[in-house]
Amino acid sequence: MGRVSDAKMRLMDAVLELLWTGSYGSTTIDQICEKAEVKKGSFYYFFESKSELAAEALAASWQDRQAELDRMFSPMVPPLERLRKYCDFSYKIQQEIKQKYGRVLGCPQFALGAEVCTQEDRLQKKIQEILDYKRRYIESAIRDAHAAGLVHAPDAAAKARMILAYYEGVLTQARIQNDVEVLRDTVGGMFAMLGVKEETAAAV
Amino acid sequence: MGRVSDAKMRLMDAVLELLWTGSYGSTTIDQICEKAEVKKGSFYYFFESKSELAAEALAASWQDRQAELDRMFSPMVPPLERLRKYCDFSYKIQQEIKQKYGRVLGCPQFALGAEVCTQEDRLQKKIQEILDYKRRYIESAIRDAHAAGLVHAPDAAAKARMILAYYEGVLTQARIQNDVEVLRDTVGGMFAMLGVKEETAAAV
DNA sequence: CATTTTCTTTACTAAACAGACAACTATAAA
DNA sequence: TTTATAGTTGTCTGTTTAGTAAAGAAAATG
Repeated sequence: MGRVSDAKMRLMDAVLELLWTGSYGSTTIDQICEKAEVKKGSFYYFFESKSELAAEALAASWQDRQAELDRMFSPMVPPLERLRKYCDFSYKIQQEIKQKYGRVLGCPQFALGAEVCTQEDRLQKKIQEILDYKRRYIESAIRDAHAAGLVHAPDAAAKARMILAYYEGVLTQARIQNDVEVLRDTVGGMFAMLGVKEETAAAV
Repeated sequence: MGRVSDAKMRLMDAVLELLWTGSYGSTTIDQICEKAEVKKGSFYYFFESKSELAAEALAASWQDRQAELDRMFSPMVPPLERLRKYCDFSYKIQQEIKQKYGRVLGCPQFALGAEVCTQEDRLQKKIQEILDYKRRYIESAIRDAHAAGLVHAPDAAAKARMILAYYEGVLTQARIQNDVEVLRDTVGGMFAMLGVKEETAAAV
């Protein structure tokens, strides 16, 4: 009962866009409100701080993303093909982003995580959680690839951490250089790290 | 002639520490001045903005770092050992940093680059320049390793970009997770990417 | 239709902030 | 010892910022 509103959602959309196209420290509550067309009084009705809004918005956007990852990393998909799909997907997303904003923006969690990790503990926890979810998708693909004899990776967890670091590193490099082409052969680096033979790689 | 001063240097030291332990957006000119024990009037005597100070400070600190890299990447050092020395060096630095600040701080250029790339053009250019210098060290090591038959890497430039992305990714992950152990086997990932055989890797 | 609840709006405070300026001080060189 | 130069200081400006509070408007429910 009572009045209904989508202001909360508009605030979450606004903050995500501002964080991604700019940075956490440079986006103000006033800016967020202006972009969301919400008065500051309403902002404080829904959230108690910028960091709380950011954490909630990140969590919500991860929910959406997760559904897509579930499809890409389905056990029905051959394990190495999962990684390829993931890289193709990132490449496509970044191309669209560049079309839309005139800039490659990379991975919002990773960029934000590196920025706020020494300052915003609550937000930081949420980001670590999301990055850990990502790692698990990769880890299960590696484990399946190992079981199928496609790669030799007895320690799938360590390999997954390595590959995630590489993946995020490449995306961040693309952001810094504002160049999607950096992402062209991301999967090549992953396969090299896993010691996938060239013939196998080509077949995937 | 005239009065002498080390205020400029103090300001550069202060901003580097604040950027590294915090972020660009969250450090204010007042904070920098306070840490450097310099009045704001003097700040504006030496620099016209925070971004100019940051760019100069980054360039100066890179100069120091470069001498160490020249030693590590000397053509007198076997090419794969250069990479190993580089990883060992990073690990040691981050351990010291964690001792000193209670936190792993990763790579200042990369973190800063990801934060400001959509906003501070001048600063961004300087960061890209420094990251490109780093890439060249790695590239020449790879080229020499290829020439020596240690690895198969006809496109050394592309491989170097990959390895730099991985290296920076791992450092950033260490920052986000505040854990040096993430860096323990950085060189293992590099060698895997280069397809170095285990026997060779152990020998380096 | 009334009333309770949910949301919105406006106006406000106090602090932090960037940036400018004129007066002041130290010192290297003439 | 003078003087030009390089650097310092305190004070002031206006603006942007986070955050509050109280009154008002819409709508779901009885």
